[in-house]
Amino acid sequence: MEKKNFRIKDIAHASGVSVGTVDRVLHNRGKVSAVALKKVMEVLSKNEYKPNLIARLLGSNRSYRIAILLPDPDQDPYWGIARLGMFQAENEWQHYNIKLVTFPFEMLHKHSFEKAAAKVLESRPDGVLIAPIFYHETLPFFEACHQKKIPFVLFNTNIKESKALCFIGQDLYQSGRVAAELICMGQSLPAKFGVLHVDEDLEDSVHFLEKEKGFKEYINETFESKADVVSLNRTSSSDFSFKKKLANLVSDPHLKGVFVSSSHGTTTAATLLKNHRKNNVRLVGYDLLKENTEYMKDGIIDFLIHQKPQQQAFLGISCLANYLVFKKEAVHMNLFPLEIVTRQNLDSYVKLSEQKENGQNVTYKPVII
Amino acid sequence: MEKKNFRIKDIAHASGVSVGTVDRVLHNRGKVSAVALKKVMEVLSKNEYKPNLIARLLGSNRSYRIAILLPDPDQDPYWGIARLGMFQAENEWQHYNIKLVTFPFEMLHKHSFEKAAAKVLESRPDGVLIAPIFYHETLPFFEACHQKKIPFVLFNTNIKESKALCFIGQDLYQSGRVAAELICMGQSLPAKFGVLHVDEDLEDSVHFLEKEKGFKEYINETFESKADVVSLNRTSSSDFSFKKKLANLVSDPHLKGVFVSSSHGTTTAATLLKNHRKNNVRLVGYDLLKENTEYMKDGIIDFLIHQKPQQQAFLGISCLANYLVFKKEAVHMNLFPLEIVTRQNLDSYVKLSEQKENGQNVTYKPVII
DNA sequence: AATAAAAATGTGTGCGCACACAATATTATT
DNA sequence: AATAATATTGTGTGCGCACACATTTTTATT
Repeated sequence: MEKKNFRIKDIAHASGVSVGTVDRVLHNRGKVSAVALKKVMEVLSKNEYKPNLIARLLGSNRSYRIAILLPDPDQDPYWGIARLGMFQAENEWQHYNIKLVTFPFEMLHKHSFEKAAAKVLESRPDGVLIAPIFYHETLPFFEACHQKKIPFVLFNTNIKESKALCFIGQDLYQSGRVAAELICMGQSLPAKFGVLHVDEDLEDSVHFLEKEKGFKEYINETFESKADVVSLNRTSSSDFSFKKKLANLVSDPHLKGVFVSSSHGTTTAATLLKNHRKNNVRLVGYDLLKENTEYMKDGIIDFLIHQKPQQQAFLGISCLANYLVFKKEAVHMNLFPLEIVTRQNLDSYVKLSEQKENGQNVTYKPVII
Repeated sequence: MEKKNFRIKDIAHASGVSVGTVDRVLHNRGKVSAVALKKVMEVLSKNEYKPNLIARLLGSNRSYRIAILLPDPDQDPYWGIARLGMFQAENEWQHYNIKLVTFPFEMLHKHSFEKAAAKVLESRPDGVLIAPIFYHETLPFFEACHQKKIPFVLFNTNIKESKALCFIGQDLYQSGRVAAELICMGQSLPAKFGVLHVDEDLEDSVHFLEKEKGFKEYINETFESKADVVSLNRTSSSDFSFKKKLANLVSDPHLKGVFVSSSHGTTTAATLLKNHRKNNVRLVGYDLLKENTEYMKDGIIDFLIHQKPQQQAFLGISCLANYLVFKKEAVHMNLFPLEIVTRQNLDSYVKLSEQKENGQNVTYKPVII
């Protein structure tokens, strides 16, 4: 009735050897005679042995340090939310002795990144969670990690040749296509659309250009290249050339929609459009920042694509922790769905995150995304 | 540096008593002198003690049976997917000795439900996951559970007065509003919309009427009650009256969209609309059943609201397991976000579920939803 | 004051596994 | 054949907690 688990002890008993020998066979450490090996293997082939992870864990009482190499959350709320997810994960994994150490760097300065990366290596962590937003500067870091056998998880930006433990993020090209789909829905020619990049280092981070590519391609497919797509790039908050171009774009009577490529940029764009009193222009942006949800309720923002930074970060830490604690390999590509938020389903998202903030639903066991 | 966890042993040492006494204080069992109590409490107030759940678990080696009281998955793929999520959860929790026992009942027969419910009680489970689709028939079952102190989790349909451990589902009214929002987007008067209920027991399950209510209210708000909304209800696959009404509806040139209230109904409706060669009518339905995703790629279905049955079921089991194993109270209301699936983000959802099916990403630790 | 009863406290064991180390069996060397 | 060297196998311990049980201290009773 109550089928007890098949333990090492049972294997030993069944094959007429000691638990020590079974242990050696299971982990192939130490020497085992051919005879003993055969006996044990026979028993193993007849009974499924699932090691009791709880017990295994109790014995080895080591702790793990995970280094967090992400942009400074004070400079961009997106990263602030991500950080939240990490600390939630840390809390979940507390019994497994997972500690996080953060190494923030400045989003627009490669130098700052390089310094932080050096510090990470110096700290000799057991694992790293990294947002490799600067391609060239990150490669040597990966090299060093491989040499030191430090597993790392990529976050947000994928670098395929990095041989990371896994990548966690979204399909950026497809993300642009979703944005375009939403912006095109029910629209007709003549039409003009804007793509806005706000304070991004487009030179070095391909991230945003991928989104733009998907966006443009979908629009060209839909309107057979007859729609006009203009891409604007603000370099700083005092970028005059941008302001001029934007005013120009906004004054165009055929302007049907604007797509912003980042979460904080969405807030900026919403403010600008509101000031221009253009609320017949459809605005598509990213993430449920507080400001964005308010602009959505206001009717300024029409669609938000939810990147789920919090959940992504949580999963990132979980992947590393699983690997370190349970030696469990992660799925190499962990693409989050491109979730569409509108005025009508916004609350169902916001309320959810409020529940989580209360920390009540923190479980000791995993949930699929 | 390596701050070790503060254990019972440490408390005992710090307060100059034995671990036995500390144990008695912590669990207030047995007698403890006022002096000893005070000493221990003092130490406890100065140091945070977090019991090591791993160790606690290892000792007590009991197992738990969770009864699953859901509609027969063979009759509706929705429940099949839900079942999948449960078994995934069972797998995740295997080391904690959580066993599932299923008690399927027929969706349209109260009697079948009552019989299954009786069997559940007879089996004396440690917890129950239940879809209370028949309101009146479920109440006595809840009563019995309370008497026998069996915790239960509600699934899909909420019955507030049941005092369940928690409810897992979606806001159905709002779900209807989301459907309406999607169906209205870019549409103009004159307009007619259809609501389809396929093979549902509308008398007894309020479930679907809630969705209809939200749908209608949003449309009336948007078109100032000038749009026509027709509700059709198929009672069986050979319902002639329905066929006639549907033909009538579909032939209306002002028909702009159709909303179907269930996942399998969405497939049915898509087939019917395809046969009527009406693919200029916007179709909004539920869930990523294989047929539905194919109809979406075909261009027949325009939007799917993802109810995430698999994830809901997974969470349901997890809530019960957490409660049983760790004595952890669940969030009482667990509303899933109303996720919108379109042609452009469909793949990001489907690929994800494929990843999960491979079972690779099964973690030992939880992820927020 | 001696003993019994009750109260309070301390000790020991097992949960399943990993790993160190002790013990035994086998083979090599002189 | 005796000893050393090596190969193989078995035993013991700790991880942190819960719980059973043994021991000691205090209080009640005669």
